[in-house]
This record gives sequence, structure tokens and C-alpha cells, in this order.
Amino acid sequence: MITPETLFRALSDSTRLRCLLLMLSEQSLCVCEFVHALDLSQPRVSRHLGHLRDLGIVQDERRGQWVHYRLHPQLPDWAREVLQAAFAADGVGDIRRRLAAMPNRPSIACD
Amino acid sequence: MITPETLFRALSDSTRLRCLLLMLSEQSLCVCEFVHALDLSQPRVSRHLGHLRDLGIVQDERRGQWVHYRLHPQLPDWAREVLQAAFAADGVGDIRRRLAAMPNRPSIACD
DNA sequence: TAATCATATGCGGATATCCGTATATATTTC
DNA sequence: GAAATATATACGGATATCCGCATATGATTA
Repeated sequence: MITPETLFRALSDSTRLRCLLLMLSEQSLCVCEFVHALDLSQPRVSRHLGHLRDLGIVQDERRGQWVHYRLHPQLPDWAREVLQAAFAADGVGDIRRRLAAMPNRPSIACD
Repeated sequence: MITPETLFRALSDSTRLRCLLLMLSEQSLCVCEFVHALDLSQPRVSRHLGHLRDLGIVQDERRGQWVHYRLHPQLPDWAREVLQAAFAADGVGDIRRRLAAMPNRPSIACD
């Protein structure tokens, strides 16, 4: 089971934190959607998401060409509360807007 | 004002995290009490507490020879919620016991 | 003011983290 | 099976983090 120290280290990087807040508000997203919403390189996003998966914080699922990531269903309540508190602090800002503006989103009508 | 990313980085080190959880449960403590409760070197504890002070997460106050640290009174609610959630995850374990067992605690009858 | 106790800081060195670039792998489509 | 798209990984270099040790600073007491 994940420890507070491990979770906090995972959240201490802005790429990972923004990915997680986006998952908190959007359920499930594929890598290219993170890349678009955060305007970061694909390898960078992929590496950080893989890191979160290895820690058991998120779960991935391949759907054809795409790999979707979501918060791990068994993520403990205290960890969700931590994420909620961070969300309360500053939300996800423009990120959701950029995501909504993405053309041909693979996640649409997928959940 | 402190950002989630900055707070999480501060909490990602076990020395700092345990100091903060101890402050959450004990209000105000001096450096030598942290040293005793956590069983760590004095320079190590002092440097981490100074770091937390520089970030605005804790407040220090000199009382004679001793310097007492506490959570910063203006620490935002979301940050306190994060600490509470971490506390809920594993409390402070044996740390409080070791603190209670410390002889001649400078904090006693000080608050 | 000398001695003592509490705390803070300077300095290396070891290790961890993060990134961009290039490339590898997986899946679908033609 | 070749091309196109999506994702993952390997590598090297820059930077950050953390620690122990030694020492400096601050406060009290004799």
C-alpha cells in the first residue's frame, strides 16, 4: 500500500500533479490527451504516467492504439482526500480548457 | 502563498513529514524535542525545520535558548487538510511515545 | 568573561531527479 | 506487409536533494 511519503513525492512534480488533477476531474484519459492539455512532449508525459502506474497511484488500460490512464480504483481514501485538497487549492486552471479544445479526442464516448 | 507542488515537495521527505505530523498533534515543539522524538542528528532536524520555515509552512519563535516551531498560523485550509489526510494514513506511530519519554522536555507548561 | 547548552550553517560528496533526443514497440489501416 | 499513429524506453547530461561532519552563532549561568 502506498505511503504518504511516496504519494507526496509523486505529487511534488508539476507534470505528475497536473496529470493526476486532470484524472480527478476527467476520469479516464489517454496519453495524447495529456500531451495536448498540458502542452508537453510525449516522452515526458509517458514517463511520468508510467511512474505513477509503477507506484500504484494510477491504472492503465490499452484500448486499441491508445492507452488510457485513470486513478487507481483502490487508491485509499486518504490519498483521494489529498488530491481533492490540492484541487481545491488551484483547480486545474487552463488545462481543462485546452483539453476541451483538442480536436478528435479519443476519449470521447469511451467511458 | 504556498502552492500544492511546493507543499508536496516539502512533504516528500520523511524528516520533514514526521516533523509536521508531530507539530499537527503537539502544537509547538523545540528543536531538541524533534531530535529526541525522531532520533535524528541535530543539524539534520534543524536544516529541515529551517527549510519549512523558509517555505512559510511553519513558524519559529525563540524562547531563551530554545527555538520552538509550529505550523504557520496562516497555513491555508487545503494544506491543513493534506496534513490531516497524511495523519489519518499512519498517524505518527512510535514518535509520540518517544517524545513522551523524553526527560526534562522544554515544551512542558510552555504553551 | 568563561563555560555550557541549544541551534544554525558551511562544505563536500553521494545519490536522485528530470529532461530532450533518438529510437523501439504496439496497433491499425491500406 | 508497409505506412501511419500512439506509446514506451534507453541514454547522457544538467541540476537538485540529502547527508555527515565540523564549526559558527546565540543564550544562559556561574
